[in-house]
Amino acid sequence: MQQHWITCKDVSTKHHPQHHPCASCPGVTRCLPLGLDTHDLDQIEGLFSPRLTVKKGETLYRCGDTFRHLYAVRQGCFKTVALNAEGREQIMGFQFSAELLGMDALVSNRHVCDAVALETSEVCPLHFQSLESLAQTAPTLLHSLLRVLGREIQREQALMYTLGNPGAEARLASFLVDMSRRSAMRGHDDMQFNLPMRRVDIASYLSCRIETVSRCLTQMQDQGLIQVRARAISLLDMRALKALAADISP
Amino acid sequence: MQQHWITCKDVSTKHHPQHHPCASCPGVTRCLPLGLDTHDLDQIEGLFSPRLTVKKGETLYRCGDTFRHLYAVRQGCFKTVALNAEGREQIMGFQFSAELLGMDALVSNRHVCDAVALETSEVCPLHFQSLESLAQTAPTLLHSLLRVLGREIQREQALMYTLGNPGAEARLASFLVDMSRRSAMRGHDDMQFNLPMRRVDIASYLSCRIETVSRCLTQMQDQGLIQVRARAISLLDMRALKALAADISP
DNA sequence: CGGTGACTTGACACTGATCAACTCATGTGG
DNA sequence: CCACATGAGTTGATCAGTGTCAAGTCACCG
Repeated sequence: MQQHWITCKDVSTKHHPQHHPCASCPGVTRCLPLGLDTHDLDQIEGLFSPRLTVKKGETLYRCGDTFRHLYAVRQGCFKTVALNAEGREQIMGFQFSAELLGMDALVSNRHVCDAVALETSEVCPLHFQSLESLAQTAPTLLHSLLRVLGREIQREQALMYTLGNPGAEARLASFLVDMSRRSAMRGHDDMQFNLPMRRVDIASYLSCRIETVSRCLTQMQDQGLIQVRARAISLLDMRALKALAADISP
Repeated sequence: MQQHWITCKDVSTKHHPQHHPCASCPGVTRCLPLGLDTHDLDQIEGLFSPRLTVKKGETLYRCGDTFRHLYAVRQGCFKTVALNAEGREQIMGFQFSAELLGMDALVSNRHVCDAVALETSEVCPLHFQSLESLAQTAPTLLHSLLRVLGREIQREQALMYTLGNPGAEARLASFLVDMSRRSAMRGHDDMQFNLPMRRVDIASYLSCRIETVSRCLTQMQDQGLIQVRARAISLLDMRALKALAADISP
């Protein structure tokens, strides 16, 4: 058994004594190990520190914290929030199960965002130095790691493209289509799902105000594109939403 | 001498017969090899295909092209442009000498942007598969590669934060401060430099219109923050500009 | 020179920000 | 159990910032 690098001091986190049978994890094919053979899988399981539970509203890491782990979301979801010296907050992304957190810190060795749990969540911490060492000897692991970083670059580029779209309605449509796609990725319904974040988080993410988000949702409902009941969303006309979104290819 | 993987068919590109003495390159400490020892440096030089020249206005690669190389800009500068099915163009970034191009394609193996030379430029193509293989055996090279990808992630996050700033003036100030910083990185003046891109490119990059860019520049000049003469910019009050920009830390 | 593209400036319209009032759900304590 | 406080969300009225359209200037190139 390998050493555990538990460093997270957040009072609300709880250590699970279990090991991490990635093979039995519901997200195994979508997380880092994508494309690894069973031998590699054995190795990567050794990298995981025991799982952490982060309660709703509490932080997994904070801006300025030393970077030691990447975190794979096993269950639940997070928002990442950047804030500057003047105190303006900006939501940088939402992370659901089988997605990775913490890649913002690769260069500076310090996190530049807060990661806040939107609901009580479980993460698998992945010691980055060990991952880097192991990537030296396991070609498929290196390849997976590069793909994961590449996916993050691609995600951010797609978001920049979306933010460049004038018109809040287009950006919101893009957001809903993205949420739908990721709901499907998790094996859930792609036409009907719950938004775990507050309206104000959506507004920050899309660079507009909460009132605009609210009005646009109402408007899209009046047009028969969606149905809104609090945080429960039904997509009624996916084709029209995608046309509104006008995203880049993927 | 290693094989050359010349695949770029752009009629305007020209192959240089020379090798690539990274050690003598003016950008050696800022490019990929950052932190490599001389032995690693010898190895990485073997990865570079002969340099390419791309004339002003022509493309290094196009959206949809198969991904084979990363490109280190040796001299000159580029813009990367994404466009969707409906034809909306969005400038995703500007790349100057000693910066890297092509990281958008890591996942899909296809470029999702056009890379267009803003002036006649020289790039060092870097065969990615070879780089990945070599990273298996050279720990410092792997580390550098991860840092480079991490820097791209960080760059995009900083841009997302900037785009979240309401007020075109703030975004433009942020842009100018960034241009200044990168001018200094290249060893040039940080208070006085030339913008190689058109106003319309700046506008797209900052998600506003060309008229807004023009008006904001005039306005900032009237306030004594900068001096504008066509594409030549002088920063007169860096402190005020940085305050306007209100960026995240780096 | 005349033509072209890059850029600037002005007038006006409209999206979305701001401020305020209101509903609704949730949780607390007497 | 109710009164109350709190936070999330919606809706309305108003206004500022920008987008849009149009005209004009400027610089460059054949």
